[in-house]
Amino acid sequence: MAKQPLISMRPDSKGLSYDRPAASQIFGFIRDAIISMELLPGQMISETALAQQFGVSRTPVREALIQLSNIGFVEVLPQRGTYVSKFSMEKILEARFIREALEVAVVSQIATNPDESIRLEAVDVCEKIIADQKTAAADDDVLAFQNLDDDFHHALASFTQYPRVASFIEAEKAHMDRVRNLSLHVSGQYKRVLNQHSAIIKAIKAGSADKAAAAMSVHLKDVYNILELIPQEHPEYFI
Amino acid sequence: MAKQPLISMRPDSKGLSYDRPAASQIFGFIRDAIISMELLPGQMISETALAQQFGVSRTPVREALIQLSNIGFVEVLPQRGTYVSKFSMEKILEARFIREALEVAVVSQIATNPDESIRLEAVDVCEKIIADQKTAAADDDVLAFQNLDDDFHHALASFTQYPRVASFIEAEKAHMDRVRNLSLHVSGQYKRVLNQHSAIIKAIKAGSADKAAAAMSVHLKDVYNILELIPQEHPEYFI
DNA sequence: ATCCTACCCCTTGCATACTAGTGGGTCAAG
DNA sequence: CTTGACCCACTAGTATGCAAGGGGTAGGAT
Repeated sequence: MAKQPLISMRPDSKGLSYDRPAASQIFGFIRDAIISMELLPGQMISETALAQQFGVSRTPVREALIQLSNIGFVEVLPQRGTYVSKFSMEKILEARFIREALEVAVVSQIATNPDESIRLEAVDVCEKIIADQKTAAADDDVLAFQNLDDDFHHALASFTQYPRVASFIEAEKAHMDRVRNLSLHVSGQYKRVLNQHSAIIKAIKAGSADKAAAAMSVHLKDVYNILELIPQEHPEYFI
Repeated sequence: MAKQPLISMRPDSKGLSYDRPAASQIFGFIRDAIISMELLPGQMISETALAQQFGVSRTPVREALIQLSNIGFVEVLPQRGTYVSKFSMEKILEARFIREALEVAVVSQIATNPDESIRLEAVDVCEKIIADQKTAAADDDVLAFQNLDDDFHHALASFTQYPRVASFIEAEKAHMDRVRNLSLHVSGQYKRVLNQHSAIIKAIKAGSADKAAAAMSVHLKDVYNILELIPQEHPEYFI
């Protein structure tokens, strides 16, 4: 029997481009497929099958899978197979802890940055994003709202001038997005998220690291609280 | 001319063991060699040379190098070579930022842990470590003192019950250790470090997250301040 | 003497082949 | 029917060979 393809290629991306390492492109494809739940937790993904599908050899696929296992998206069991990681409440809380630690430090640093122009620019950029989010909320456009949420947190991190901080935050956020993509009861949260984002920016504008940190902490705890129900809804994806 | 071996094998480790993947062992060897400055910043390390030295093919070496590039220890330039990463003040400050964010969150969490027994156990373990550090300081044993410093920070992180937090902190610490191993004017810092460690534990014992966080912040800033001079002492290892 | 060009060597990226170990399915014996 | 052993298909781990591109060097032209 002909096996189903593991990852559905979008028509605009007919395979891999030639000007970039194949391994890195494959890494991105698989990562996105895992975040979007196209590849389900617990599902086996064999190097051979992926290699055939991408039209490459096992080598670049294997290198991509190694990197995915580093960020906790897959688990490689020697001589047995490679599997998409399942969820667990512990790992979710761990990701929240790391993300909160980093994002709290980010807003604290921005709020107390001696170079006032950076603080003002950060406020400016983020207020624009919040305005766009209001529009998206009014249109009930969940996808746009979430993309702008990404932009908001990424913009803040980028103003620390520490690129790895931004990428760490995004990595932890990706774990959450994966869980969140299980159920889309995200709408109805618009107003709370908007108020929390505004509170963060207000504190930064006032130059108060403590208030900004507290506001970020409240925001993240609230966002993750929504995930509490999901293990019961989808026990098959949890350990 | 016969080339010098890139990594000196310790006599007790006559090569690789057979019961573990070669790639992971090689990763450890190279990482340790980089931290201990056996492999110098800017030095080229070719896949072929390492493969010959370990008595394996390029494949596991290559996989190890990919992982090392993920944690920022080497830089792979396609068709040009793989090089041990040089230092830069920005990267050092970035590592400090990440580490401080995480460790501040760690002590805050422990200090406010509703399960008081965990807090008390953490205090207990860390006080023992501090006592050992006093002995090491009295003996002027730099190496023992630094190992106990590792233990101290690792012990704290482990009491969060989030294993990835501990490994992240260790990874960022490794970047600092690499710089610190350039010059050993660490002795003479004993008393300050001991006082700072004690202050952290005291705050945790008192259940004050704010004070514990502040004490950790002070400690880390102080430790990294020692590194300020090193770029002038060894400009060849900096970008 | 200087600049330009062609070539060659060395690098990493990728493809292919082989090894070893795991799990399941089948078949035979009790 | 149950249970055990064996075999086979499939897995990841490793070895090896080939492709493609960058950089230094030598040699010729100016």
